Amino acid sequence: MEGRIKGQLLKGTTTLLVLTVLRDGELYGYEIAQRIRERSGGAFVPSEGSLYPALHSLEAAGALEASWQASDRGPRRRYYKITKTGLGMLKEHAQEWATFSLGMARAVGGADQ
Amino acid sequence: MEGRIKGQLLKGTTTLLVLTVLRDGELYGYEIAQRIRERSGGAFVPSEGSLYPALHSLEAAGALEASWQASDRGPRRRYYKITKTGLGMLKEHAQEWATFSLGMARAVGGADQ
DNA sequence: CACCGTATATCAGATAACGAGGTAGCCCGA
DNA sequence: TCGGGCTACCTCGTTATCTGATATACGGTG
Repeated sequence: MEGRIKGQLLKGTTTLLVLTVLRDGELYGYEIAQRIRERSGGAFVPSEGSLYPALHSLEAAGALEASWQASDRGPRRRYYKITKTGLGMLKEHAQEWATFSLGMARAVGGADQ
Repeated sequence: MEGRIKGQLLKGTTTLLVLTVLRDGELYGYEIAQRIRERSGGAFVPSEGSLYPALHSLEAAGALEASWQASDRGPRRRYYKITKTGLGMLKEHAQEWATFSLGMARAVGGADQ
């Protein structure tokens, strides 16, 4: 599918996307980016410059717990696991997204088709 | 009444919102903000600091044509009208929003499963 | 005259994405 | 054994644009 999204529209969604993919299990950074790309149908390809700072920020906020683990093929990986705090944050962000999405649907949706 | 959205999520949506409300007719700035607030169900209340620069930018890009008109009660108003270029831009932004929205729906699913 | 609602405009500050650059481990082929 | 490619992490400067504060000015009301 064509049309990769980047730029301003993505602002504020990285946190929600990261927490969402981590709800299903422990993942490392590189893998998180791949999951987001897959789950969005290729629409989102988080850049490293936005993903890693976001992970550090979420860890500092207590939303994620991280640990280094060796890989049998390649450099070591930093695995992230969502915490209770993170689950609460996920719920908040999901709710905020729902409100935002609904507002946009009302404002621009249907009207143009 | 849902919470008002502000902050990062709004980045990049002002252009689409402005062009959308102007498709239905000529409006002045203050009125554009009110329409967006109404149509979004109160979720979006564009601040002056984001709306006016956006209008100037759209006018400079040829998406809008503007003219000063006196008001019988209050200060003069600057009316904005969407151009052919603006209609094309609206179509592009609406398409981008659709892709973005679909990607989010796929990635985060039906809110919280 | 003071105040409020209307109406436009601009500014400093904050946020967070992007691309580019760097480090490093492992595998494969020349 | 050297180089290139993939994996995997990290950081930096640049860019876009939203927020809240501040400013100007008109008209009606108390």
